[in-house]
Amino acid sequence: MLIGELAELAGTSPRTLRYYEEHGLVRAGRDANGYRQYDDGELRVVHEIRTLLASGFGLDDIRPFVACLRAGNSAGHVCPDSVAVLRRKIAEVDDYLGQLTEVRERLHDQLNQALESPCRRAR
Amino acid sequence: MLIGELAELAGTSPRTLRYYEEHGLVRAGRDANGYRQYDDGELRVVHEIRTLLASGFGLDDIRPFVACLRAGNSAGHVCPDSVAVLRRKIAEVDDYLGQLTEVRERLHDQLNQALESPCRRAR
DNA sequence: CCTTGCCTTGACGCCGGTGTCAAGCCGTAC
DNA sequence: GTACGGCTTGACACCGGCGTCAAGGCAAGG
Repeated sequence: MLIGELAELAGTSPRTLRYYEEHGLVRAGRDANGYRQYDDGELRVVHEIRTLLASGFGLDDIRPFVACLRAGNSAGHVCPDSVAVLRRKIAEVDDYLGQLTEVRERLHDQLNQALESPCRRAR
Repeated sequence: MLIGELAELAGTSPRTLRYYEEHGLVRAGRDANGYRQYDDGELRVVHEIRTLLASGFGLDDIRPFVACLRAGNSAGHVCPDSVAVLRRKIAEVDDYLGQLTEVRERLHDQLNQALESPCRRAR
């Protein structure tokens, strides 16, 4: 499979696939051409990457998940390394959720206060 | 008040104050020196900016709040323009909270699933 | 032969708020 | 005189995941 095809199948771009490869996530062989040749399994890898990215993971965090998939597991998150990252990310997300909730309340308070208060016009 | 003093009082840096000025948020007069001379009121302005930045606002969003303060209001969020931004931001935050919550659940599910599943070692 | 369309590597742009370095002016203290 | 500390403007560096342009190779089809 060539890079354009894989990109199409994975719903992304060749540029992106090269980027992933450059960061050690996706693997490709080479044609006599010099063209990248992708194994069928890489499609799953790319999907895994995209899903995790969408969940707020960074490429570095994703590496263990890819390794896990390559090791023949049915999912990338079942290996110890993945689990460790998973736990860390969950903690981060929880933390962030907490902060965001506080912010939300502050903003709500300000809004309510504004709706009750008179104001001079700005400028 | 000179830039270093204001920076100190506001808990930030001269660089940052110049940046705010460059973006039309903070105002400064000039000495014969060419040195920036700050009015006392600017301290409140800078505080307002910092607070809003910490809540996830961008500098552009903050502008109406500053205008509101300058208009003599006791708080930056009581003017119509500020309220509009406030509503928009609240909506953004709510939306983001929703997404983050979904992500959190996905991650929890994956973690639980991982804890039940056997796995081959990665690599 | 020329076009078209795939591929290659390399490199800069973006976003946003700041750190940081450069080179130089100003005033005060020694 | 000179050293020092505060100020000035200008400009590059950072982070991360790409978009996008440049310049070129390779294969197929007219």
